[in-house]
Amino acid sequence: MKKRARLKDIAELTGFSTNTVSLALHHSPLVAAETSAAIWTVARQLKYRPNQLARSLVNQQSKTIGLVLTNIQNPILTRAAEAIQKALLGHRYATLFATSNHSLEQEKLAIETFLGRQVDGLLVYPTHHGEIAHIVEAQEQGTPVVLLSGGRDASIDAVAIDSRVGAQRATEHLLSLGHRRIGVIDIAPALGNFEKQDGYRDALKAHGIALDRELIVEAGRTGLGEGYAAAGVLLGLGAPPTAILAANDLAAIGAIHRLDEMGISVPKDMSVVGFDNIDLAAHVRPPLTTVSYDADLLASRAVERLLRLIEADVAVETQHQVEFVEPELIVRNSTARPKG
Amino acid sequence: MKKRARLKDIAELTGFSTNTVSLALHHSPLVAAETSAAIWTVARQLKYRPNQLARSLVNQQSKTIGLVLTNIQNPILTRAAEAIQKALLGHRYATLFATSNHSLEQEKLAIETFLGRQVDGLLVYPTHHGEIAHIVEAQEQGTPVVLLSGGRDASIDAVAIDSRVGAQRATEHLLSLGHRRIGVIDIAPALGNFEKQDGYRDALKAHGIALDRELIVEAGRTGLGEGYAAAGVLLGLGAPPTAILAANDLAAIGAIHRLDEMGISVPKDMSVVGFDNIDLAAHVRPPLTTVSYDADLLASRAVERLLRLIEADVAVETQHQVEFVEPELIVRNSTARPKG
DNA sequence: ACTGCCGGTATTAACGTTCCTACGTAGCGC
DNA sequence: GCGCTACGTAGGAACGTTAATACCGGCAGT
Repeated sequence: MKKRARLKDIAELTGFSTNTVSLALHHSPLVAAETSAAIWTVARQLKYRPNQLARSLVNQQSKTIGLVLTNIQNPILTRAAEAIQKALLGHRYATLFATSNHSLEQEKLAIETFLGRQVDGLLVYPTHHGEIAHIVEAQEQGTPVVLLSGGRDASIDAVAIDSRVGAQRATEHLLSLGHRRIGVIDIAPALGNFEKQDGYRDALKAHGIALDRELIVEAGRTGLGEGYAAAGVLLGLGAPPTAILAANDLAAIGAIHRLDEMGISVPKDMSVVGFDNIDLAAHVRPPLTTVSYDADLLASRAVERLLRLIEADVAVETQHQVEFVEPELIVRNSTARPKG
Repeated sequence: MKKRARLKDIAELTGFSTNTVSLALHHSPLVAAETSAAIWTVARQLKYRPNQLARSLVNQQSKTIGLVLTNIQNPILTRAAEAIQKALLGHRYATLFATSNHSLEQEKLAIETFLGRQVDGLLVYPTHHGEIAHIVEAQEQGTPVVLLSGGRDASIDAVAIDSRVGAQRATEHLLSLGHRRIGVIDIAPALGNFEKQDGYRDALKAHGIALDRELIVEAGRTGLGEGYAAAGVLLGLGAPPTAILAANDLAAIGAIHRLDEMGISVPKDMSVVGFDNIDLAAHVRPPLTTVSYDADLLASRAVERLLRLIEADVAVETQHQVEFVEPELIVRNSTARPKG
């Protein structure tokens, strides 16, 4: 295997010391112009590319951050991932990437791997909003962390959308249309992610409607298949709902598919609200009423926050804050007044 | 900022040399059992985590590979990305990730960044199947590369699905239903990705049907919006097609949305075939006839191939091969005989 | 008693950088 | 002609790890 060019190679060819070569390649004003020119010429010939690892070792920073997501089937997460990676590359940071697949073990493994590679910071969409001890530990050991979701407790910085308010507004919308029995398709709060259900309860309470736990269907994740299955469950109830609030658009689309199969028309016979406003939401039939937010904004805020933490070098002592991105309800055609 | 524990710290605390510590932590049989035990105890107390960068520097391998995709809006790519990352982590490799966003510049930047970080290999879904000189160069400089797409020329190894055959089968299906004017929504072949159109032509030729260039609508990428727009174009033709072949499922869904708006029923008035068989394909209305292939298989094959190249350390001299994953047509309800 | 070996540990150099300090030469003023 | 400064370049250590080699004491064999 051909070896890559090193400073030393350039040094030997030009007759200068590696140190001078290093300075020249950094455009240091200390080296004479012609020296610099000669060095650059040779460097280009050899296709010299600095070894970032060696650099990291002495600089004590890898210019790399780690991104851990639960999965990237959900388009809104992929979109965030893409935006994050792009924003980081703009700041000359590389992105190490891993998916936890909703498994705490895999999440820990990924974080461990990243820390071993001396990432300068971590961006994590945690599997379980409650179990973040391992993340806190990484932070305490000196690696800044920003979570991409989370409640209002602040042992770690977070930039997230306000799911609670989003869910509350979506429920509000259904209530204002006249719905009184509203089904929910959500991730199991055993995973600690109860913001959306809290928003749902908030809205019900404001209207003096009692919570019927039967109307809440939970699964380990919320994808197309889960939405499809959950819709079946809700329809099988003695008193089925007249509207469904899904934790994300994919679950909503899955649910609509099932309703369609059962001959139930959306929105005539049943209203459905999604969450995330993925591109697809506008293109399915019927176009989905959903909770929208700016994923790119979320990504860039999270990146900025993380970079600030890295620069400040105060991962630990800082007062952690949770920053929310405002959700907005987009009303399309999957919701209407209840029949009768 | 707290400093992370190093071998030297453990050495000082235990009284042994750093070398002995290193050996002990590697479970070397050379060190006495009690020495090893003492070292391990202290290591755990200090939460010692080896610095993989330092290790990489001396071992001359980073145990990291770089993954470059065009974008991850297309679910099939995200799925591959996830599978790839998982497979790599299983082999104790970390994944550096970047999206080129269909821009050659960004692709180059990403690869440059990765090479600087001494990745042991690259997995690239190239922006442009024709312009891969920069990728070949990386390979020539000693970094193994496996492409995730590509034609039959083999200056670089590739594991890809046989798009040509896939498109040919899809077209075949439409022809056998009786369609004679089949529209195509594809990415602009200016980007060098003409496999699908070639498959389409193959099928037409086999049936002795002349190619009508008017029926081929091209765009810079193939997403929902592009499908939506392209359907409009096809319908505006003097002699519109009776069926549409879309380069991927998202484009197909976008197209169906447009057809729906125009009051054209799928599959009664118009058949539509997608490509990729994303999860969604089964959940939209009507369920999509599409070309399916095993993305996970593709991912694991690509990873295996790359790891083999890395181990063999023969990035350059090896005879490069393109390995195809077979596509399969899944017939659902978006295709039917033409009217009348 | 000397050699040889062996288990256990230490020493040293190396990986490719960067940073700090040192060195040499030339020009300048006195 | 002496020291001073300025400029350009070189040397060395350091980052945290691994690998090759060196060392050292004790025991067995002759």
